[in-house]
Amino acid sequence: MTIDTSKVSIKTSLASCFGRNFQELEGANSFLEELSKHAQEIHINENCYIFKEKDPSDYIYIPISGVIMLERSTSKGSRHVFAFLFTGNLLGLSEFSFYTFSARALSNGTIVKINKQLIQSIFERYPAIAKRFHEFTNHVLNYILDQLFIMGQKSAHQRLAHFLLDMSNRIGHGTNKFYLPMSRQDIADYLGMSLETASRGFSSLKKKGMISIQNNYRITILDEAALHRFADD
Amino acid sequence: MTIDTSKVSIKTSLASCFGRNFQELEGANSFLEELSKHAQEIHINENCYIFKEKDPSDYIYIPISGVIMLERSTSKGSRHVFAFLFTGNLLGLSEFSFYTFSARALSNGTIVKINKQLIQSIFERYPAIAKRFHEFTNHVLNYILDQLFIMGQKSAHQRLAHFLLDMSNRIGHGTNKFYLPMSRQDIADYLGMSLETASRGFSSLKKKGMISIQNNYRITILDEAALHRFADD
DNA sequence: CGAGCCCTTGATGCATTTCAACGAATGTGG
DNA sequence: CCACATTCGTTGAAATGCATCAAGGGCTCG
Repeated sequence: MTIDTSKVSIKTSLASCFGRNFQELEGANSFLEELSKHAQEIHINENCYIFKEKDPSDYIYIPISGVIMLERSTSKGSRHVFAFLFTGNLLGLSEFSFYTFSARALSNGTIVKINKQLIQSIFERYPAIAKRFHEFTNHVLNYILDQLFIMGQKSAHQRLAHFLLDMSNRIGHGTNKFYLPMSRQDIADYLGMSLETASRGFSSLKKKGMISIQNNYRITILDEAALHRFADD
Repeated sequence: MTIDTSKVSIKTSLASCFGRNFQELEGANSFLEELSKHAQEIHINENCYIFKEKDPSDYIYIPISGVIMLERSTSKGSRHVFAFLFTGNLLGLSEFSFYTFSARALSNGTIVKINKQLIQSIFERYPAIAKRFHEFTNHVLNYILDQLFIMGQKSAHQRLAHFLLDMSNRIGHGTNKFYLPMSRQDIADYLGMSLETASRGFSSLKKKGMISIQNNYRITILDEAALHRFADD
């Protein structure tokens, strides 16, 4: 039930949420201590929901390993994917009392589950940590603004190029070869296009020599500069 | 240079940023006092920029009257409009050191300009106010997520319907007749479509009997339920 | 009255969706 | 181990939504 905050994986995840020199913050140690007492480390299986839209939002989650997808369904059939989350992201920022989207695991993995009241009480006692948290929220906000910009201004294939560059940064940490943890349908629902258009996008970028596709999920960016130019037009 | 925090217009603007019972918060009075000493009330003219993309983000702005548009330009010609802001909104939340978009006045108006360091120091002394501020950020985040959803999932005319319902709430405060302060081009750039498509959208909604158009900027929603149904599909 | 601006409308072409068929990979049971 | 079903991705063809190009209408202001 409780977690081991001395684990490297957990420490690095927390550090990438709360910033590089997290350990030096006032209250960081008390925070870790309280986490080790009250937070839970839970394992999640592929395709299981961590929470669903309209569930009461009582917890905040920090992915330690595995990939998480945030989604919302429309009245009739279709689905929107808001984000893909990896280690170092954070989940459940909302201060509403209900989640406004669902969170589903794309792969088996581990997440740390923290009661919101615990977080709230930490924030009240250690403003430095609260500040970091809110800086994180701000980064999310800016990230979503960029996404909004891309959705409003770019063509389908350009959006796909942006997506691949983003994934290269976040999954491959800058390396050009990486494994996509999501299906074509997931990508399409994230970028607001049909599955077929997403697939054609992959083919088109491949034909242009910007990427190569080892198999459906394993991608290499061959010409990053050209991909950037194409994406930004 | 300084502002008069006893002015009703300023009080109501602050209240709608920081929440209903703002005055009862711990530190609210000190906050107001510091504002009256150090914040500035400035008048802005139609079409003037309050700040531009890449300007150092040293201030936070609270619109008292008038309408503000947030925009960003692409490398070549086109433009994205992120938001339209009214009284009770807040501008410059970013904790980056530079703005990532420009802010332009759509009409003559008044805004309160607050140094970020002042805000920061208030937050450090009065966590209750900081908390309110961050709740506000959270509302913005949720608002943008909804916008992202709409941009990704809805057709051009549906997006326009959403837009009109949103404006009805925010400008007309729920009344069905209101004055649009922005041009068709602004709307198009906000909703990610061409000026012509936006215009056709207006015509189409009018032909369907959902809205009526007194003149270019004065709109009446005739059948709100139908408009909702159409928007949400 | 005429100029200029913004909005509307029509015609055409392109981007994207939809429908449909096929191919590749994976797993299952005989 | 192979036939078969299933799932997921690709590709083609037709239909549709939207952008673009182009012309005209209405309003405001000099």
